[in-house]
Amino acid sequence: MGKQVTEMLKGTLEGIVLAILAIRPAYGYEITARLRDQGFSDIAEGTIYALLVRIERRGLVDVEKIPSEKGPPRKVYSLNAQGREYLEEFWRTWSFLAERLEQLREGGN
Amino acid sequence: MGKQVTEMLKGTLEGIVLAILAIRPAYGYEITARLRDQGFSDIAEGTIYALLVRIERRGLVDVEKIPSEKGPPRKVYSLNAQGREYLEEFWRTWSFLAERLEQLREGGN
DNA sequence: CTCAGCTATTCAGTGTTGCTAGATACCAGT
DNA sequence: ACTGGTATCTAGCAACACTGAATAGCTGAG
Repeated sequence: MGKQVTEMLKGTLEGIVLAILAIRPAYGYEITARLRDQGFSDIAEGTIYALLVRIERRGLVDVEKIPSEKGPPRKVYSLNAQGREYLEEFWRTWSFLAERLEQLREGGN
Repeated sequence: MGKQVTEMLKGTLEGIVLAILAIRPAYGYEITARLRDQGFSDIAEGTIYALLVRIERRGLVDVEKIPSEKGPPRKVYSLNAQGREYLEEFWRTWSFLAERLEQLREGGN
């Protein structure tokens, strides 16, 4: 997609990844692949890894290193209590924004 | 609001302002005030002015300088054809993102 | 055995964006 | 003169996603 998506992802991509981790633990490569499947066709791998480092540093996830049979060891991330809390706040923020935009969309046409 | 909103606004604030201008022409101070009324309680004025400069430079709006009775002259911005096109693309992008997030929200709980 | 190709992670450098914190300017009322 | 509301602009900052690469383990083709 275009530059528009890129800019819109700022701030939401983090929530998206947390939401994915809320379903079940996952590692970077897997998350990227799942995102691509879901239509985010050109999210850069580097972006995801950087994001994972960030949320780990903030204590939103727990990490476990697990050997892979197909390559180097995987770093499996799982959402912890703090992460779940943060995710809920993310949803509230998102709802707020989505409501405002829906209003604008209707009012503006 | 918090840092979360700030990051989420990146990329969407532009669309929001364009959507406001789609309803009717407006100037910076007015746009800021309207946003505050609509719940974006702490969007910085400087942000809006910078954004307006940007979308003008990209040719999405037309500008007209109109004297004010209450202060310095106003720069009234109105959406032109190119801006309307861009706004439509913004809505498409937004819809894409909103759908994905709605899916995640349901699936993830 | 070597090389391509998939898996898996990391990192330095870049551009865009919104915020901070001011400065500037016009006008009315005290 | 001074305060306060109106109105715009700017330089410097922080956060984020992207680019483009490097590194590393494993498998199968040649």
